[in-house]
Amino acid sequence: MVRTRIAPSPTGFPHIGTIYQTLFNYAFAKGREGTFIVRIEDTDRARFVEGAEDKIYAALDWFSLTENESPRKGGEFAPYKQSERLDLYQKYAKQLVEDNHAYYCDCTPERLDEMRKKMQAEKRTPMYDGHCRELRKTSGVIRLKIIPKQSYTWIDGVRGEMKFETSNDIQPLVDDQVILKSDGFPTYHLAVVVDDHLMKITHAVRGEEWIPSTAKHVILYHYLGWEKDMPLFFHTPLLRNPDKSKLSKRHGHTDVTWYKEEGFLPQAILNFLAHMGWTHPEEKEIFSLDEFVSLFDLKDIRAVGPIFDLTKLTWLNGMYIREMSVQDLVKALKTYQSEFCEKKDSLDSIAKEKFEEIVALAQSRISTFKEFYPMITQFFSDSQFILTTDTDREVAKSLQEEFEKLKEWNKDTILEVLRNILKKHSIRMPILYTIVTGQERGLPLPESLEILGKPTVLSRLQKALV
RNA sequence: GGCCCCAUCGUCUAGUGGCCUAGGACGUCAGGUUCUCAUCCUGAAGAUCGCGGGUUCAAAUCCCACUGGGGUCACCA
Repeated sequence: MVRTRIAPSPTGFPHIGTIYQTLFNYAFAKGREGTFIVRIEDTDRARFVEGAEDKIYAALDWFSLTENESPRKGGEFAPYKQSERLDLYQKYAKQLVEDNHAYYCDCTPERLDEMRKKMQAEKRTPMYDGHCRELRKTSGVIRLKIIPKQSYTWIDGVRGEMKFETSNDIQPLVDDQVILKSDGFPTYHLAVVVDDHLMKITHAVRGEEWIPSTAKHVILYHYLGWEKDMPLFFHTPLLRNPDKSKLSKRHGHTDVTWYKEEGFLPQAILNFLAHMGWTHPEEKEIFSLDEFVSLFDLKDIRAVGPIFDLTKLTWLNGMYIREMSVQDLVKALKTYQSEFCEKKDSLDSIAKEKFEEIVALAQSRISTFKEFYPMITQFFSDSQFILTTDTDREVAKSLQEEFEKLKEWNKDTILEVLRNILKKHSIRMPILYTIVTGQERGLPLPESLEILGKPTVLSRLQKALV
């Protein structure tokens, strides 16, 4: 029975990297009738952010990556919030002390800083063994007791067998990690091992930045006697900035809500993310979440850190927009508009009625929802014709004359007028666009003018020519 | 700096010893369709598979060293 999990900490906005992890965890579990769990790792009181947990759920819901067990959903292994499981961590920490695998240490933070600085100055890896171990107190933090020169192995599903030693001839390689803090909360290392074990996690999928600390986790599994059902670890590549460093707010967009504000579709983002480190067996570029779930296997993940390429995401998003029905697109744009657009009611009343037609015209011309409104400014009620040169005025006059003569107002008759005028004034299309929309290009002009209607067009011309 | 991970077009990638004079996608450029733009269609440029050694009849594919990039070294996760 496959059981996977994500373990976000409620310390801010939901990170796109978390969604990347979620996608793999979710897809692997779902594809095998397994269980996908969300566990909230709120063991750091200092970094806790009110409301961050709800934002995580909101993000999961937006992406349709719904969990089976979590604080909000409950489940057999509740509670799923680490701050509500302190007694468990304390119990195991004390057991480790009793078994002589861990020890109390009451070095003050100031003293530790001092030691750390000294060791860094000497270019040594900080290690607390020997400084604290003799103290043998019954208070303070609890540290893991690392035995030098021990070797351990574990299996990384992405990279194969991983070996490490606790020390080499020169220096320790794994330090006496704190597992229980002085406030009684566990550190990540203890909490993740205890919870993954108790929650029967079978596949631990997480970012590559965890590889170094996996050593500590493996040691904990051994000390606790749980090595037999240690989960299989899968360390996924890290999403990168264009400069190849770990994706960060400074160089890229990490906040999930940014993508929502920019008008990206969750399905497109997921599809894009699936390409990072994984390839469709038929090298298909576009596939649904369901299809991904049915095909995905953790063992197919590549270990190479991909650069998060917004350009390709944008293209993919455009493809998704084009595949939507006009009705769905209308709905999506309205939702987007009500959430993110200021000028909600500035559409011309006729344009409001014919909104679906406008959307149909724009569908192949936008890649994100955000591009929609700037593209249809000619339909705003305060929109007007813009005449900047003498030629513009002459063209506008011709338009007025010709349009007035039109008995039938439709895109064909309008186009004929436009063609004649282009010829008469020896101008090119972009000039007309600029007059009507202020931009050199945009939605098809005859269709746009048809939608606006003869009275509106004529009155705008009249106004502009005054 | 120590330890660890990684290395194919600008980017995402296919490739698991012969089908590779390295395939696809985005992007770029050119052409077609067309009322502008976009969509759509066609085509082109673009990687001596980081570098150097091996192993082999045969290597992008296996091994070693080097170089480069990344991660990590908290009472944060």
